[in-house]
Amino acid sequence: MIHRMSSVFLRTLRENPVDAEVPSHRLLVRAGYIRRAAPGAYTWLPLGWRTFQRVENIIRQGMNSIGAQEVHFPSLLPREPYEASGRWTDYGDNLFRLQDRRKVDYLLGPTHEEMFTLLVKDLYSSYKDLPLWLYQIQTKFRDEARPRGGLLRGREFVMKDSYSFDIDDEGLQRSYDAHRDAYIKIFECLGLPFVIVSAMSGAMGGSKSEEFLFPCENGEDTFVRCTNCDYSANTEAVRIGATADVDSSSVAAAKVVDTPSTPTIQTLVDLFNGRQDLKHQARQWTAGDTLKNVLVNLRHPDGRIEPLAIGIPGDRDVDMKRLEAQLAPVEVEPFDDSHFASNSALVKGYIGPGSLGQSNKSGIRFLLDPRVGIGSAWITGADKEGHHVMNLVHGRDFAADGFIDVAEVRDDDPCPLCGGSLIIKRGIEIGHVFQLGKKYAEVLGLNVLDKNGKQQVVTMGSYGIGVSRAVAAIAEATHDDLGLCWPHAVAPFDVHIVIAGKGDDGTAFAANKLGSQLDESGLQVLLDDRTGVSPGVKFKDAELVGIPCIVIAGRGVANGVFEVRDRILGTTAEIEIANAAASIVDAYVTNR
RNA sequence: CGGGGAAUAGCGCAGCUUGGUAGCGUGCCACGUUCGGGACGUGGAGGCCGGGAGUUCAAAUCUCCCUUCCCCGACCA
Repeated sequence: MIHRMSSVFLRTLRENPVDAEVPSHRLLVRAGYIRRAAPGAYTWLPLGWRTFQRVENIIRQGMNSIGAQEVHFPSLLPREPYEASGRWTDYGDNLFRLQDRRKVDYLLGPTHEEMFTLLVKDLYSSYKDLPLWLYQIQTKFRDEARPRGGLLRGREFVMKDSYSFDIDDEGLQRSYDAHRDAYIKIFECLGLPFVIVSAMSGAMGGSKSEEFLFPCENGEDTFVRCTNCDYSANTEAVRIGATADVDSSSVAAAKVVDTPSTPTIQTLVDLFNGRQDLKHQARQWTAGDTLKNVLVNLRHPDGRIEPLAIGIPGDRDVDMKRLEAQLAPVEVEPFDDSHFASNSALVKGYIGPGSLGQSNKSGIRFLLDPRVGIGSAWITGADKEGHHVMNLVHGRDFAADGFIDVAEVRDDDPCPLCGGSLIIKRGIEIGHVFQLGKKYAEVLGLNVLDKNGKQQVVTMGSYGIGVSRAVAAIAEATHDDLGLCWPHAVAPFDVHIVIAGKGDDGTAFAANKLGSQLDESGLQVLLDDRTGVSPGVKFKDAELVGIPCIVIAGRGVANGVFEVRDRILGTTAEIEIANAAASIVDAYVTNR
């Protein structure tokens, strides 16, 4: 069926909606694809829904092609499974909770690991049934603190989530690899550029995890890439590794120095460089010679608050994202003046390893950045107002309770694999593959009998693609100054025919005839048959809407030709009306 | 959660300082002229001025509370 602009439920906006910041959001609203319904929740209009469905079907076919089976859970879920896994509390405020008329607790599913685990437990009990791959394409709910970028981060969104069930680690690895390969094909088919980066397992528990990121300045994730080898990782997951021990036998004895009015690292470094007796033998002191001790409070899921001290070189800051990612589901809170007041061992501004550590007087757990290796010497706080200590050697003069790798990652930092330099980029997470392991199977009791008749805990993987987010990401990846610019595979229509003449001059007849021919050939046709609308408006709308092939039935019709524009390449060609349908269909076959 | 800005017609905005009949552009409807790059004229329809409380004879306008949106930070499978 030919869709006619005169009756398609569509209104394009001439101006940008004021609340839309990122291009995909702006253009999807302006071109009449989506409409905001509630904070972080969007209505799909006909053009948007067609695009969504094409994206959804590419993902569905990608999953079906590896033998995954589609199921469908409700969004409204009972509390108990999430209570059992701990996520009723671990998910915190991000979980939409509700009660029925009898005050029984429910939630709107943010993700479905528990439900899939229980479903498999319900039906299967033998290793012979494994491996099993199930997936669904489902609406998810997360009460995000700050929805952003339209479809990019909503509170209601659609995700394809798959789960694999295996009897052992080798099986899990095969399932993981199969999904990873399927994702590569899916994103290639969607026309979405991506990088695969190592990721944190986060609150999900489990071990190996990789993210598919679409590189994009508007992205919320930061990742690193090595300029030398193929290492890439989410900054949260970067591990710099242990620093080799250093010989400290030539370092002079630790010495306390009177350092008045040095509240910042920079003032401290300046003081050391300015004082003849403190000068470095070979060079100037830098912030990297100081050891900064940062205090935070950790809030455990049970509500318990634990202070934590982190020692890092003074030229770095603690990256809160990296810290949270490593400690999840523990949350990090600021350590403020009232907390200083309640621990008399801490001298604000002059905290040193002398007071920190579980065996020291503050009793606060003290973890070091791996750069603070055994044998390294530092300028750091002397736990005394107005005093610092120099030549304080790790292992000789102080000890810590362990290491934690949460310092900010910077451009040109060394690659953990090859030592080359890292560059930092931003991206949008469009997919995630994840070896969950036995966490959910254990707590929910998903066991099967192995070939020896013994109960074995099933090992699981989970794999997600944000479907609605992928639509936005494709828009983000492909748009230009004029509007959206869909790849052929996901465009809401294949061909957009514009009647650019008066209509009674033969243009309408020719356009309709072409539309019918293309429609009969199986192409999806949008025909701009609006009367009383000037050609300029139709051209602008066609560019905004972004269908890849635009055919103009205008002044050329009198000479027996249409004008064909390639929205993606920006090229224009004339084709004879007599064989227009055939050549457009041909072009589509080669494009697909 | 902190700091800043904002909410008036589908969309983009003015009006608020100094309280008194709700305005502009665009979009929409009708008629006419136009018809290859967001044409023009004439006439129309469309708003509980985000919600609630207060001050006042009178509130879009002043005060307080709430909600929502945007920016920065915090947070975020």
